[in-house]
Amino acid sequence: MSDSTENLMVVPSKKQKNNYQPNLITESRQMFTALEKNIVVMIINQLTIRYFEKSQPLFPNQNVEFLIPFAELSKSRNYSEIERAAKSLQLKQQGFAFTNEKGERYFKYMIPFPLVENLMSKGKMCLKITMFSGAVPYYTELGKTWTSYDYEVMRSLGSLYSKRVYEILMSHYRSDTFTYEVDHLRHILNVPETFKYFDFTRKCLDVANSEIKEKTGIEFTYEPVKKEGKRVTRLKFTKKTPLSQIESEVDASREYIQKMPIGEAVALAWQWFAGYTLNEAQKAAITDSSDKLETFLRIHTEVASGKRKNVKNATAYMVKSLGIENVKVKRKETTPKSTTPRRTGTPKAISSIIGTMSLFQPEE
DNA sequence: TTGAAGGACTCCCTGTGACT
DNA sequence: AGTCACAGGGAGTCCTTCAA
Repeated sequence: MSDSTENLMVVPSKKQKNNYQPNLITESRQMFTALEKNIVVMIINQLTIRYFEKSQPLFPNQNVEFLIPFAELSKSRNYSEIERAAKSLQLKQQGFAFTNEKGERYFKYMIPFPLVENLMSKGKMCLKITMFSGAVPYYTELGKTWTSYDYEVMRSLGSLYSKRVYEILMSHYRSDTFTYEVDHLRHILNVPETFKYFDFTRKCLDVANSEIKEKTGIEFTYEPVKKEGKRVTRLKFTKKTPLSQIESEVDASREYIQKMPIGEAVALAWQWFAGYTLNEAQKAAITDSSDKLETFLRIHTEVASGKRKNVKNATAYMVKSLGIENVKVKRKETTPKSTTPRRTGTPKAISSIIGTMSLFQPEE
């Protein structure tokens, strides 16, 4: 296999500042070590670059190969460590399981990286990782909700819990507060069963908070909001993001929105319409114009992130910004517009393929 | 009685640097 | 490029105390 092969990516041929991944991945249970996680982060970075360059779909029904120089993985050049991580990564299973509205349970289990080997390329020892074709869509089809995080920040975080909490924080960057069931959070962070609640907070959350604050300026607090007896079952997180971080996120978001396939953009707009009291004609005016659509998504993101302050009436502000104050529903319209997104030729969002999947369920 | 909170300890992973 | 020894720190465990 030569380096010019379409589905072989050499790391780091290029680097993308921000990684994008479906929230399904963020909310999944990940059982990686820190080194394995860094490998996966590099892979997602390469997929993000390809996503922007080629748009969807990426590599339909093809395995994808990644070539990563050992020097990119560890400064120590401790090759036995890399071999151990590679061997371990090859064994990692990912599973999806969900129950639909009818109560029918569906599952899919896979090994996303079935082949890991080393080889010499251009005088450098490299790790070659093959990504299973069936796993590719789960990493590349961003769907309606995605997580964007800084690639270098993620790589610089030492603690595995810091990496995972950083991902989760960034998946909620549009809101200052969010809640998690403690059991769910422990599950997706892969916290050992032996951890007491206090161990969980100090070894996972507190460690992550201090490291993330040091590396990014983002800090968070958490407080119990629900208890069963004395047992804390739900935590409310409050996030404090510095303005520079907001700017960075808004820039990243704008970049993504501009390159988003039209079908996904329309679907995302319809999802966000729920937060406004727009009439049907105004909604149609937005989704029928690529300029208005891009502007709507951009302004929504900037307001939600806090970049645009003092917005008292979100609907009025948006309507004025888009210049659609006088767009009204025609009285004699006999066939009301559907409240669902228009059909497009673009691939389905991942969430539409797999339903209301909530999280990775590892095989017990 | 149970679970949160706190401290202390061990184990081992990871990075560093010397060396071949 | 690759091996090895070492140090530091993170991860995990266990025990005690306190309070609901």
